[in-house]
Parts: sequence; C-alpha cells; structure tokens
Amino acid sequence: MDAPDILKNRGLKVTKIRVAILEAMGESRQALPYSELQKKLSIFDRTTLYRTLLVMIDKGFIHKALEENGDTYYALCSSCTSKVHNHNHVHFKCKECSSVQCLYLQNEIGLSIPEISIETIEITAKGTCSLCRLTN
Amino acid sequence: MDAPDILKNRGLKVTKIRVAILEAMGESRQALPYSELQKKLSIFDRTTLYRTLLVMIDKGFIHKALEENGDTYYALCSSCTSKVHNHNHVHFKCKECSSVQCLYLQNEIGLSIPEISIETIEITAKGTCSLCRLTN
DNA sequence: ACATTAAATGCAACGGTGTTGCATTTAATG
DNA sequence: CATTAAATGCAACACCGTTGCATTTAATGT
Ligand SMILES: [Mn+2]
Ligand SMILES: [Mn+2]
Ligand SMILES: [Zn+2]
Ligand SMILES: [Zn+2]
Repeated sequence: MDAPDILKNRGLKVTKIRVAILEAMGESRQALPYSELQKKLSIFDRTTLYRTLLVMIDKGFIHKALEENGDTYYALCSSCTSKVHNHNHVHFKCKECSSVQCLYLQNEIGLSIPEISIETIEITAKGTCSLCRLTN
Repeated sequence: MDAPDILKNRGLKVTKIRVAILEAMGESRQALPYSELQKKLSIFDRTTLYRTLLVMIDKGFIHKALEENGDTYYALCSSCTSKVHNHNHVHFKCKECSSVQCLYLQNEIGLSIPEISIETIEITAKGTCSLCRLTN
C-alpha cells in the first residue's frame, strides 16, 4: 500500500509533505534525524515540517526514536493508532555509522522499584550495527 | 567534603562556576535541567556554563541523565573519573512533577541481539515519583 | 465541473541552545 | 609577587522550537 492510501485509510488529508515524509522514512528502513528530513524536504517550509511531524506523531504514524545532542531521530510506528501508542521496543544507535533503528524483541523488559510507580520504560542500546561489523 | 575540595582532589582549578554547579546539583539531589542551571547561574556568561558543563562531563563529575524536548537534565556522577565513566543505571522521570533522578539498582540489565554488538544500554523509566504518589 | 469550508501551508518573527574565535581575566605555581 | 596556562566574557552565527496570521489547498456536496 502506498503513502497516499495509508493516509486516506487513517482519515488524514493527502498532502505533499505527508506523502514525502512517509516515503522518505519507508525507504530508509531506519530512523531519520530531523536534520536529514529538513534537507530531504527542503522544498517545504520548516514550520510545515515541524507541524506535520507533530500531527504524524499524534496520529500514530511516527515516533521519536532518539533525542541526542540536539538532534531528534524519527521512526515509523509499527502498530500505533491515534488512540493507542505502543513504543515498548528497543532503540539502537550504531556508534560507527550513527544509524538508529527500532529493535522489536521477543521478551518484554520490566522494572520494579519500591515507592515508585513506573508506567513506561525506554531503552536505548549503543554499539556496532551488523553492517559496520562486516566492514571492520 | 565541600565543592572546592572535590575539585582540588581531582586536579581541577577551583573556579566560581564550578563550585556553584557542584553545590546546585548537590543540594537538589536530583538531575537539573539546563534551563534551570541557566537561571540559577545567570551571573555567569552562558558560554562559560556551556564549556564548564563540557569539562565536568569529561572529567566525570556530571553526566547527562535525560535529553527530552530540547531540555537536557544533568546529574552528579556517583563514581566516575576522567578515565572511567560508569553510567549503567536507570534514569527516572516523574510525569507529575517532571523531576528526574538516577536510580542505582541491584540487578544489571542485559540485552543480547544477534548480528549486533551492544556496548552500552540506557534505560529511562517514567511514572510517578514517591513524593507525588503521596500527594495524590 | 464548481463552490464551499475546514484544514494545511508559507512567511515573519521571537526566544533558546549549541558552538566558535578572540581578547581579557584569573587560579595556581614557585 | 611575577609568570603562565587555563578559564572567562563577549560577540557572532547557525539551528531548532514555537506562535500568529494571511493565503492556499484538499475534501465534500451540488
Ligand atoms: Mn522505535
Ligand atoms: Mn544518572
Ligand atoms: Zn553502523
Ligand atoms: Zn513527582
């Protein structure tokens, strides 16, 4: 299913920038830093990009995978809706190539601390990705 | 041991802003967002604050506990040196009062994924802190 | 195909943060 | 107290987050 259909099915207007964002993120298979989205979508005003990202987060199309050193990495959601947001997966950043990806694992990771009520857990792993391991 | 001694013992010059940062963070017992440090230390130029934070991270005095929505939370290190940085602990943010703290737990949390070599893991938990739970 | 309208867009503008260069000041040392 | 490497303050620039407002556009019904 292509980007315009995805948008229609979820009751969102089909606009150029929304299509462009979905296509850019679908191709890369990885999280994209804001700075790169900005470059790829430089035909659009950055305010429009900013507001579109807000909408697409809210509607469950994308999520923030990582915020680091002022850059924010965005990734496609796997099963979110405007009502239900599920981001209980691991984010991985390669120290070599700086790529960021979502890792969907089998076993859930839980935490329990006395006195504190924990609702969500975010895990960011860092190391060397499979591609960079081959290169070395 | 007070802030000037801590700095001397680690071979750093005792300057006003370094003392002020150590004291501000020591009192709060929590991570402080950059924005708050900026306010508390407004007598200093913000470039100096910026560079001092860089040095103190490098020297193992403080670390970034959380980066979220453009604000960075800094916390005191428990046992880091300029050579060895140990941040394998959990960071917790209360959704009620926005406080951020370091949680030093017993059991280590490990992750293992085929093809990928994981070196470090960062865990951020969110929920309601003990103080806010009492208030509710 | 065309008019209607709510939503989306582009532009301007402001404040905050990250970052660097450079001249000046200061903490440590003997 | 003199020396000097380190730290500081100031200026400057780029980038990001955010908002208001006027204009354009996608969707809908006729
Ligand atoms: Mn993800
Ligand atoms: Mn910490
Ligand atoms: Zn890599
Ligand atoms: Zn709280």
